[in-house]
Amino acid sequence: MDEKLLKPYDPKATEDRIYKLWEESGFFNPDNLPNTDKEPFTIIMPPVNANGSLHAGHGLVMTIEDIMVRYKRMRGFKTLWLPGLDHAGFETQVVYEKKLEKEGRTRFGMDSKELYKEILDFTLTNSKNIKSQIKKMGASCDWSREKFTLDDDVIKTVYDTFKKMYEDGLIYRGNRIVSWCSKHQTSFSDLEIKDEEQVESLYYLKYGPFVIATSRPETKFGDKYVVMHPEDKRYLEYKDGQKINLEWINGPIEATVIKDTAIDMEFGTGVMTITPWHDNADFEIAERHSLPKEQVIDENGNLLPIAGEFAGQRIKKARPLIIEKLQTKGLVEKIDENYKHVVRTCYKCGTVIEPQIKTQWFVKMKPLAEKALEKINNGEIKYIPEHYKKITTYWLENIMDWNISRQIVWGIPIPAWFHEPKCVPKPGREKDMEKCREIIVGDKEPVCEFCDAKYTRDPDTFDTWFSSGQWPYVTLRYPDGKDFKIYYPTDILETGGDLVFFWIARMIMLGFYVTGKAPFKTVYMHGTVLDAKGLKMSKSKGNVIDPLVLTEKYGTDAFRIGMVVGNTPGTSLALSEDKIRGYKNFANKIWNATRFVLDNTKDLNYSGLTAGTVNYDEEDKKSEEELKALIKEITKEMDEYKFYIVAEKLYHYLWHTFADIIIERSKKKIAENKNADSAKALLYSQLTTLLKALHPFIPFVTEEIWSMIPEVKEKKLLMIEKWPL
RNA sequence: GCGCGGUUAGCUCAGUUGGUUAGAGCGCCUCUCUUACAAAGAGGAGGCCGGGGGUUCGAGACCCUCACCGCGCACCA
Repeated sequence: MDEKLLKPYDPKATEDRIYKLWEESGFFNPDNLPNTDKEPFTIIMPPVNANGSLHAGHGLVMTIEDIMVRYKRMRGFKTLWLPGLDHAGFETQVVYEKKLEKEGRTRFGMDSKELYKEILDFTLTNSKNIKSQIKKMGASCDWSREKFTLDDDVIKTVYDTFKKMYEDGLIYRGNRIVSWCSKHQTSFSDLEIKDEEQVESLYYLKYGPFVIATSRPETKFGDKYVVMHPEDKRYLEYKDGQKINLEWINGPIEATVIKDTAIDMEFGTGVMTITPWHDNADFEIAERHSLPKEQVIDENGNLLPIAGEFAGQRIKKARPLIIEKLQTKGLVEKIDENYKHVVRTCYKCGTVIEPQIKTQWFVKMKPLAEKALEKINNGEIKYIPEHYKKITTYWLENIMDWNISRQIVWGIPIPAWFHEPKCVPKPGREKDMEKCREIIVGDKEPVCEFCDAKYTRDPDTFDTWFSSGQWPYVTLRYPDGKDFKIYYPTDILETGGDLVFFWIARMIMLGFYVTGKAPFKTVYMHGTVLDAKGLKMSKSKGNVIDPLVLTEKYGTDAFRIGMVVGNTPGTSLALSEDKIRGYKNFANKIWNATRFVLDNTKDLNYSGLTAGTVNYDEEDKKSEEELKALIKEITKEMDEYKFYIVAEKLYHYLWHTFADIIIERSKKKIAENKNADSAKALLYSQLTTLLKALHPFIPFVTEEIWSMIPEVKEKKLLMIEKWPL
């Protein structure tokens, strides 16, 4: 018997060695698996942000996906789990900006190429770290197919998609209102905005004969349109288009009455003025009535010259001063200081979002969403848990166009060129001038055939989700790659519920658009990992649990099974150290049980066992049947992704049936030499069966034990043993 | 405001299409170092299944309603 068995199980001395064994076997790569003519099973790993360390959520991802993959591999599928790392555009840039801040530097004013290179170095250094951490979790993914979101072939496919969408009219360059963060100096899509409830003041201001209510007096300098509902009886005497002269913040102005049904008659006084440059709703009204739009606040959040004496001031500081001035002019009717409303903020820094009109790239989402809706509704893509389907379809039904330009350097540059200034044709070419294209999509610098002007490249980068949204077919090398033909559509997309719109819905839309097929058949959502008290982990609260600390302390197997037991899909999980500790004992329990079994089965007749000619006594026979029934049951549950229940059942069977009953019973039989052969055969048979069934959950300790079991047949790695059905 | 979850043992959670005395892990209590394992064994306590109403022979599960917790969405200035 292996001497290691005489001491308690030592994960530290085992895990790295076992992982290396797996890696060197080549079986992470499906091309090397036996019976490769089998049906494929594919999971694309959500690319891990290369800007930090593995957190508890990653620990859950790696555990669940590895369980899925190991199970399918043992069931004989041609199993591919394709790992990836994410440059994570804005996220990483924010992390790097904080680093710069600490060093007393700032990205503004830095040469963009220089900054890009710095962040790239930072990311590549981190990548190595992250990869070793993924390995630490036991992830049996195919490193030979690893992808990084900035790989050349990734960028090429993303460019092809962008071009195709542009040519299909699904991408347009629009001068529209976008959500702007004045700290990060970039625009966002709607998803990067976090709504926050705040209590502020609602100011009732006298605007000629009207009283308007506003929470943002600092935007009101240029307001020359006063809007009310056409059916509001209080204001019937005012006609659409009517001019009114009135005294405003910085002097007399001429205002125009506009009637629009967007006005809520219940709110405030039922009258408002509009600031189309800095408010979504106002923008819409201005568009409907073809009204001019004027910028009041610059990109840094300072007031522009239109604000007169307040020009150059930050809006926050200017607000009370403006109110003071209005008060002295007698233009303040009243102030409601307890006005509770929702403020849109930057999800990263909490800065209040300042809508701005900017020329950006937008994706026309309606057609894409309609296709996705059809496919999701007809069941082509299944959601686990199912209620995420409702959440998704609701979002898709109300989808807005997607701003995909970001004013940051860390990302994939947008392949577009602008003819600026406008074309001045060479002599003799004037009549062709209208053929000159102001915007050219492509990676190569274009030349204008009518004039000598050079095109300038769009300085912006893509929203990182525009490229991640193409991940399944990009990683499998659409359109001509061998892998694409074999492994696409993939089987399962496993990720956290927070990515349901950001990533999943977009992958579905882009997947159907580009490949005509679903990118995956099933979406499996795990819940958020919370701390032991059920609170969200955050650095500021100081309750962040590092999965690597737990694996170090209790072993990866204990961590993995602790993450899975009782953790139903979609439900958040309170991660407690006690639970993990409990499963450390479990790993050791198997270890010790193995010692007993091997100690007592030295003289076992293996050939009888493999041939199935063992004569079990009545109770042992019953036990064999019981385990068979259990395996059948859990196999069904594995296929239904009920890992939380399978893990618990196996735990329970091993501890309270195999150890407590079968082992105890066998002691007597062996000691008294009564039905000893039956008992020995049963011990051996049950242990090996349980090792196989437990392997997807606790791969390290089971593989280690497997290597110690003498067997007549030539032995392979447990990871490619046949599932014991 | 609309939508989606949740509320079961001290804690974290299971409980499949409604069907006997409601389960697990951890924690707690008592005893035991019995030759696989004290990281253990044997035994035990602990639950009007959030409140109220209804459907049913029968409800933790189904329907209505209320309360509380969590999350998401929204252009009410």
